[in-house]
Amino acid sequence: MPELPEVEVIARGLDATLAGRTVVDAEVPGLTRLSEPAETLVPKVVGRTVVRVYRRAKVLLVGMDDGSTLVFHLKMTGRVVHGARRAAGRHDRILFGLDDGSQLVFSDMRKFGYVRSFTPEELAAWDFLKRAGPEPLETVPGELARRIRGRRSAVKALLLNQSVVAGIGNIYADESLFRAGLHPETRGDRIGRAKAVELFTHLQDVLRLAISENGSSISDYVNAHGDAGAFQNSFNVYGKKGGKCVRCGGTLRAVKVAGRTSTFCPKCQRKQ
DNA sequence: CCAAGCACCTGACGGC
DNA sequence: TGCCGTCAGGTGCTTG
Repeated sequence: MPELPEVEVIARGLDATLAGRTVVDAEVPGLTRLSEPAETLVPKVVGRTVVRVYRRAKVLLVGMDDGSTLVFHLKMTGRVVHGARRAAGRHDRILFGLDDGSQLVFSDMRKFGYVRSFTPEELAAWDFLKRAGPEPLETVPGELARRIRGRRSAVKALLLNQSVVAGIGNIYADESLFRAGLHPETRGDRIGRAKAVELFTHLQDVLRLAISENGSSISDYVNAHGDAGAFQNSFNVYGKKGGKCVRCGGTLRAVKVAGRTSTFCPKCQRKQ
């Protein structure tokens, strides 16, 4: 579920509360298929102290005092929430007890997400991160624009392609295409340099705004403390098929691009 | 190399 | 009520 802003908000919240905390035990009702097996994961994590929590692409990373890193990918419905100790819920996959009596819980209704522990060497060799493109908030729009230049794929597919730019998913792709006035099926090689720079400038604006609003909550997302985000109230197009365009008053349409629903305004976002 | 389609899972919702 | 189809913040594998 979570895209860059949601994972960023979770990481910031956890960094503030988890730094210096030591993992004292783990309860494993049942991990997801893509997770590291509990037999190897739990011994690597119990006894370790958290140094910092951060994000790269859509991945949540917890750096430990022995140099290892606990990695979470939340996919569509994953959550990582810190709070008071409680009994395992229906979708909880692993619950870490901490030295101050609190608890860190990974839950995931659809079981697409995962948790793994890596040594520094394993993390450096991890294909997923090696393939990931640049961070959109740490790269100038001109450089991001260069990465779609001459590409024949639809711009929506390019935005969702994690090796082009990291961390963008369906919400923030649709919202930035609307702001830039670009049809989702416009090919990368049909977008002029100035328009491409404009697109990535809008993308940065949308991402920063979403982070400041605590992310977007459609159904599952909550931050590190279990609170919902508010940016869903600022959506212009995502999930609004059949609704009115805020700019021209026309009716929003949806098409499938790269297998994903893409909602747009046919008047304001013409195919180039 | 690229694009499309499906697979992985569970739950919510709309139509009949 | 219930059954069925469709859809969902993502990624990865197979196929053409």
